[in-house]
Amino acid sequence: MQTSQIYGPTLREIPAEAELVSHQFMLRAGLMRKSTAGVYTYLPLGLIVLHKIMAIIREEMTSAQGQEILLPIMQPAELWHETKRWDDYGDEMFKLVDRHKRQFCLGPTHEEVITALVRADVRSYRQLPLRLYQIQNKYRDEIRPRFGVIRGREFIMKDLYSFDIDEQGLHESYQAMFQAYTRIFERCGLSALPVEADSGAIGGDATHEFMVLADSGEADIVYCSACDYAANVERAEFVAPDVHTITNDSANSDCIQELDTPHTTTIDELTSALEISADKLIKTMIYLADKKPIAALIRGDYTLNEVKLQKALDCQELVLADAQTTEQVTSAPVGFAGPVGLSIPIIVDYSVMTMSHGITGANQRDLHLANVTLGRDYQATAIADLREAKSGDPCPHCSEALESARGIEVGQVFKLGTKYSEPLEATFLDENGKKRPMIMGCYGIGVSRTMAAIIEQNHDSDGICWPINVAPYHVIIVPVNYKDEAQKNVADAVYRQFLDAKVAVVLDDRHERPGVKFKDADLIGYPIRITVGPRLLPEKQVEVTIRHNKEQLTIHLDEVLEKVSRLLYG
RNA sequence: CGGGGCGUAGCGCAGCUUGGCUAGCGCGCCUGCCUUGGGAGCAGGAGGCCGGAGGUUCGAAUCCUCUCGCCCCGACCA
Repeated sequence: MQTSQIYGPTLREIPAEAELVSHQFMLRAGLMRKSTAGVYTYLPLGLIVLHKIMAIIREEMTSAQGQEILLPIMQPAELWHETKRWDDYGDEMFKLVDRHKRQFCLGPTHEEVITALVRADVRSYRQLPLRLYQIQNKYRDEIRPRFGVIRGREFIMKDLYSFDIDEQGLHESYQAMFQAYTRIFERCGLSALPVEADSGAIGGDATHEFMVLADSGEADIVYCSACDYAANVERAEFVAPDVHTITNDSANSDCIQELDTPHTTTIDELTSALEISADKLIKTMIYLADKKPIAALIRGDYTLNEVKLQKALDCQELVLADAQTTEQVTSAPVGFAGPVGLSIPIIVDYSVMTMSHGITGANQRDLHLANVTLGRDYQATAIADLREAKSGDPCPHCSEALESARGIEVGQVFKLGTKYSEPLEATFLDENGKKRPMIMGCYGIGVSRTMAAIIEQNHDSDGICWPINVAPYHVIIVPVNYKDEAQKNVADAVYRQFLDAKVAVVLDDRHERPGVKFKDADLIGYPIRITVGPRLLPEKQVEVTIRHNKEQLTIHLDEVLEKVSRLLYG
C-alpha cells in the first residue's frame, strides 16, 4: 500500500474534544472519526487494527472450543421480559418500536437471545457442553459517553457463552476462558491483570475482570504484591474480626455520655472540635433501599462501599437518603444521626464491631454520644463487610498491605449458573432422563476498548507505538525525497522486495518534505521505518528506525529484508 | 439527571462585555514557483446561513427567549 492511497487524514492539532491520549491519537492518526457522541467510524488503518485484535481473539476462542455465530443486534422485548431485565436494565437500553407498535431493543448484551437459541435446539446432555461466541456491535445508552472509544454508546464486543451440564463443566469452561483471555491480552501487547470483581447487573457468582493498568482507567483496583490477590475495590473483601475480642471489649466499656457538639455535622468538624482522630467515630448514614430507610454504620475514617451495602441488603435500588427523609428518620438535622434509639434496620460494618467507645450522633440537634457500644446500646440488624478497600489495607489472603491502581476493564468472565437458563427454561435431559437447567457462563472482551487500551499502554509524545501483532502495517518505507530518481528507484525496489516477502509494508510515496513524513510515521506508529536518503544511499545503505525505542540502525541494501524480518519476527 | 463550559471555514481559536463598514487569525486545502533528513519559504486563491428557531432594533455573530448538539465534573457501566 502507498500512503498517498490510504484514506486516513492525520491531524496536526489535538481535537478539543479528546481528553485521553488514546482518543487523541486515534483521531490524529486517522484511525477513526466521531459520528456522534459515543459513536465512531473506523477508517482503514483503525479497522485493520481492529481486525487484527479480532483475529487473535478468534484463534484463541477456537482453541478453547468456541464456535463463532452471529446473533441479532435487534432483539424483541418479550425475551427481556422473561428475565425481567427489560425494566432492570432501565434507561441504559436503547429501545425502539416498529410500525406495529411492537417493542425492541438494540442488544446491550446477548444472554437472552443466545439462551433462547440454545433452548430451542438443545435437548440432551449429549449435545453439551457448548461454547458459542460472536463478535458484535453492542448498544448502551450511556449516561455519559467518554474517553472516545473506551466508553461509547456503540461498541464492539466479543462475547462467548458456555452451556454445561454441571458445575464441574462450568468450572472447566471458566478456566478455559480465563486462560484464553490471558493469552489474548498478552498477544495484543497488553499487560492485563485479572482481578476479582462484582458481578453487577449481569449477575452470577464468580467473576474476574481483566484490567489494563493505566492512570486514565475508570476502575479502582487493589492488589497484593506479596501474594496474587487482586480485586476491584467494589469487591475487595475484609476479613471479619475475631468474635471473642468483641464480647470482652464491650463488657469493659463505660456508660454512654452526651457530648455537646453545636453545629458540628461532619467527620472533619468532629475530629477538630473534640480533638480526637476519625477512627474513634462511627459514621451513620441513612440510605433508601428500595425506598425504605435503613442505617449503615462504619468507622469514621473508612469509606462505605455502596456495592457491598446493596449486596448485604439484597435490594434493587440504593440511594443516599435526602435531607428530609434523614430528618424524619432520626428526628434530627442531617449530621447528627446515630444508631441509638433508631427504629429502622441497622447494618453494621465489621470495623464497628470492635468499637466500644464509639462516638455517634445522638439523633438530636447539636448532640453526640460517646462510648456507644454495639449489643449494649443498640442492636445490629446485620453485620457485614461494607468498607471500601484502599491502598494500605490488609490483604484478605495474606494480611500484607494492599497497593492500589487504576485500570481499564478490557474483559470480564462470569459464572452465571442458572440465572438465565431457569427463567428462560433452557433445559436438557440428563443420562437419567431427568430435566435440568443448563449451567451457563459468559465471557466478554471489549474489542474497540482493547484497541484504545493498547494505545494507552504503548505510546510516546510523538504518537502510537503499536505492538507488532496489532500494528496496521509492520514497515513503512520513507524516501526523503521521492522526486529524486535514485531514492525513488531504491525505495520502490525495497518496497517490492518486502511485498514479495509478504511483509505488511507501506511506501510513503508522497511528495512531502521529510519532516512531514517522519511525523506521520511516528504518529501512526509503524513498528519499523526504513529511511531512504541521500546520506547513506551512495554506500548502498538505508536507515532502519525502531519505533518504540527510537533505535537507529544502518543496514546495507542487500541485507535489509533479512535484518528487518529478524527484528520483526525474531 | 444535577453542576460547569462551549457551538464562528476541514482543525485550533479571536471577535460578543459596550450591537454598526466587506467577520478575522494560525494550521490545513487548491494553483504556481522554490525547497527536500523532523510538520519549510514566496506569490496568488477557494472556503462561513457565526448550531437552529423566534424576538428586540433602523441595524444582531454580539442583546433576550426557546431549542438542538458537543465537551468536562459527579452519581451508573464492557
